[in-house]
Amino acid sequence: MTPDLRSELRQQKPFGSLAHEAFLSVARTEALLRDGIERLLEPHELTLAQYNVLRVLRGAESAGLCRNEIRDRLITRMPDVSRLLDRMEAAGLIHRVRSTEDRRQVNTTLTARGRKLVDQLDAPMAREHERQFKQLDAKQLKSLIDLLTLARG
Amino acid sequence: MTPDLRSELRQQKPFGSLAHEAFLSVARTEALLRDGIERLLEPHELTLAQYNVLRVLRGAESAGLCRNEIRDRLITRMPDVSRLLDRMEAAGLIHRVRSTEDRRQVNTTLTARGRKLVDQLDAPMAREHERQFKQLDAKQLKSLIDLLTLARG
DNA sequence: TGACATTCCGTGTTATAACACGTATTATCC
DNA sequence: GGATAATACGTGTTATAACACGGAATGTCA
Repeated sequence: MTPDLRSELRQQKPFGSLAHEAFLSVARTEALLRDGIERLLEPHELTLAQYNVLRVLRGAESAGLCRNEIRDRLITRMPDVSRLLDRMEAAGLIHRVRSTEDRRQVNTTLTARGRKLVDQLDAPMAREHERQFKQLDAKQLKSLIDLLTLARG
Repeated sequence: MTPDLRSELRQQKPFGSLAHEAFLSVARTEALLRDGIERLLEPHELTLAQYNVLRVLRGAESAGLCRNEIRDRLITRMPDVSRLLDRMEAAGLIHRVRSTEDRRQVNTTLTARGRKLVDQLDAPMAREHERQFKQLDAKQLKSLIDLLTLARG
């Protein structure tokens, strides 16, 4: 029997409702998973937000994306993408150039260094994810994904 | 058919593995749920971390808890609990007093105002949680909780 | 075409998170 | 009992998040 959330959080009273317990379970699980990923990124001096930007830009291939397109593809809300990109540009991971078609936009692409870094992280990331979910078989993983998708409605 | 994570994040390529998709699903769901809760807390000038401290302290009854006990009961890692408590003390939500048994410890309890605030939030929080998970029935909620518990190992 | 609204982006500022370190108190061990 | 280690907490500092605002470019509509 795996220890449940109440003992994890040293909580004495039962949860008010299943929905409440589900919320806390999602939040607690996310925190643990994120900690593992962040430890993996730390030696590369990457934050999770920066890593997500790298993956988003890799998905855009050489065409690149403007700031708001990047923002909309990020997993968590991020109201200050400009300065996030500032730091990544200073680190030589991305390259920004003002768009010629719409001069309001700024197109962002990966540098060779950025591309190499995100590629290099694929294998350890995959290993970490497998490790994190090793307790669940394929059927259970699919079920978990389906239930979360359903919750997001 | 609910839209899946790839379309949510406007991602074109399939996920590398089920474990990877599960991680992103948990992260994305947590972000959405958290946004809803934070919107609810905002009018009360409470951050989610502060609200969690209020609930932890309510769970401790009148005995109170020292800083590290609070930290260990929080859902997400929080390395700067001292100043989090500073702000809550300044807002009149908590009360701190140095322990007499172990003078290294500082015992923290809810003020009447803090207790009233957290009690007052129970009903809207419950409604929000029910709303967030309204797509799932009791069996599915239990299944989700079980799978997340299993993942946390 | 000109006024107005909208979109895209950056920035000033404040608040908070994160990390490392220091001090006071207690526990441990000889 | 005294030196040493361990624990609990706070703080100095830097980095990042969050919010609101403003300027530049584009779209809209009379």
